[in-house]
Amino acid sequence: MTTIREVAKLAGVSVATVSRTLNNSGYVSESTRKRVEKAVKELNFYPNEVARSLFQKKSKLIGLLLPDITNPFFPAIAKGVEDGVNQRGYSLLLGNVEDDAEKESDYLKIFEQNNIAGVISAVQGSAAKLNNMPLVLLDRVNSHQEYAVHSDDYAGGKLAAQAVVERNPEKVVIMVGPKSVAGSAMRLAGSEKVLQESLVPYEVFQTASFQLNLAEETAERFFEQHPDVDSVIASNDVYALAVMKEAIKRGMNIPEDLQIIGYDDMPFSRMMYPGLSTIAQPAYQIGYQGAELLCNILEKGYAHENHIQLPVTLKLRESLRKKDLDE
Amino acid sequence: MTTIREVAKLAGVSVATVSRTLNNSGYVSESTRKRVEKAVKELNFYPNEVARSLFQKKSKLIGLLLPDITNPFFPAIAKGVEDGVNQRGYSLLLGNVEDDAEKESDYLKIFEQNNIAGVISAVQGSAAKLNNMPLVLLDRVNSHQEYAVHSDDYAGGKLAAQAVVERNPEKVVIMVGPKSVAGSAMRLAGSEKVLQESLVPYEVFQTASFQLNLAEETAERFFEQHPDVDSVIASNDVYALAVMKEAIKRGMNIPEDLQIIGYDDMPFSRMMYPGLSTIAQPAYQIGYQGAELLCNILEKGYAHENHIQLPVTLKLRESLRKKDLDE
DNA sequence: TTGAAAGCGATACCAG
DNA sequence: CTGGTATCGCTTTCAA
Repeated sequence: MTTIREVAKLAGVSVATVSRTLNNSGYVSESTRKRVEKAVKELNFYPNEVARSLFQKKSKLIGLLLPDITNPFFPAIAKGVEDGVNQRGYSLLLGNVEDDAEKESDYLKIFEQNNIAGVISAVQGSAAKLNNMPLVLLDRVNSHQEYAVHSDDYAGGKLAAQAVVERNPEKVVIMVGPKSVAGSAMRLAGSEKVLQESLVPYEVFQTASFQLNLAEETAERFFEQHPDVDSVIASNDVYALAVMKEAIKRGMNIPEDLQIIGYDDMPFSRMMYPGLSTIAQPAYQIGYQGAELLCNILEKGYAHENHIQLPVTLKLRESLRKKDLDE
Repeated sequence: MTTIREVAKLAGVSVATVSRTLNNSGYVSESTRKRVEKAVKELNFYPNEVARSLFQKKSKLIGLLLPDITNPFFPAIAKGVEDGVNQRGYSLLLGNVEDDAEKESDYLKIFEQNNIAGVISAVQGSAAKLNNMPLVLLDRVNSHQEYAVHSDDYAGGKLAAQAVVERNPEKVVIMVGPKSVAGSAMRLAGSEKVLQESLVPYEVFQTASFQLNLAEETAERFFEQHPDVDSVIASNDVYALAVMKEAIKRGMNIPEDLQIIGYDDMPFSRMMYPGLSTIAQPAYQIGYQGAELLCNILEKGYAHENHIQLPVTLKLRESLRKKDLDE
């Protein structure tokens, strides 16, 4: 590893001067700047970020907390975050915490130990625990005190229910995500409002988690408890898929016997058959804008808008029946 | 942030002693060790990894290079890697490089600047560029000089072709992944061997990339070039899915008109309908064992086996027809 | 068994 | 404009 010292020696200047040219800070005469740059190139020098970070008490690393990297919604977010932070010269420390509070605080500690510049988190409740590291929440929002990028869950819940209501539902069941997830409650509220106003009866099925590996057994339980369901509003696309698969296994036709709408629009939802109707969240955008928000906070110390809300959209595919009018 | 100095002061010892107790290095009397530990607890102290890393010229971070985080196969690997390195006290710096050589070397540079302990890479050719950072390759292997964990691509290719051959293929097309990916060639070789020995005619369709976002247009091109195909051996599950979807769009029945087998067995392949037959690679295991291999190298400086090969298995689902015998 | 002190590689203050 | 130097927090000789 070549250090600033060797550059200084080669250029015939002090390390202070090299540092100044590197960072465009303070005065450097044109001629010495040239000499330094030449030496830098010649030695193929680039500064050690660890040393920088030690002095500055702040690294160019950002911690990314994800609840479940195997749910394709989160890699989509992660990609947005990555592109966003890269653009501003940061890199990501990955923390996949799996709804495990202990793992989460372990990571938060590791982040601190590494002089992380800030945290972007898509997991619930990663709020108080961090000792004043700047934080941006994605998708899952707690209070209005914090910086967050999220989509309009209430509108999403309404949209989903609306789509079902327009399609001759007999027996509707809403699958609700874990209570601990703020967005779930908002979606449920939105859906319930529409169903109640339309006088469509419905039931609620609570899922314990959003974890991918629980989706299949949850789908089984779902049909045991609601054997006569004909329309489901699922908590996310993964669970919608599991329900669809289980329904087909039970000999039901989709969408004739069972229609279903998901949430998220993960990349695969449009690639399956029947195509999964869903409420699309702009996952990449959520990630990207979250990254920008955090970087602005890091650079300017604040941001004007602390809540960025992104729109959701209805994606109609084959898993919903035709509208009444169309029949 | 509380430092080792404050701990030393509170315990009434020198920082050297604190450091020694923290690391179990050198002599520390039982009584002072107690005092130090008490102080550590009282101040809730944990060492700054950046300072450590600066001195040791080696951090507790491992760089993870992935070709496409939106392909569910890689998050599955990533999860294995994460669990593996966490177990040994390391964390991950994420680099999603998207088949982009420049992005890859950017990340390699960032890794160096951060005194990374080692690199785990699932992208092709991340070999020479790194200045003697320990490297473990996943899934995609170059030469036999390097440390790598991968599955048996040749056997996988054979298995896939075998499954098709036994099921009355009329016109077989093999989709081959990018030439730059070593595994692709092995799989192709395996498949060709079986097809040739069975005297089943076939054609080869070359895909330019494994990227998720190109899957759909590739599927369209595929059918334009091979309108009469009835059996496809796809390069991976994502592309198999895209082909399935496109086939259904074109009014073909699966598996009657078109049967298909994928590769990878990503978590979703079993969740769709029809279920995708595929060659399963143990993604999580590949990641986990790769992590262990790297950690062993880091701690002991070497490892006995530099190539770990994991078995692949055939997963039969609805996307393949019944065997001839069964009909 | 313990402590003083010299770094690790970079930054930034203060003189000159 | 430039250079000397203290400093960031921790580890590790080397003496005591």
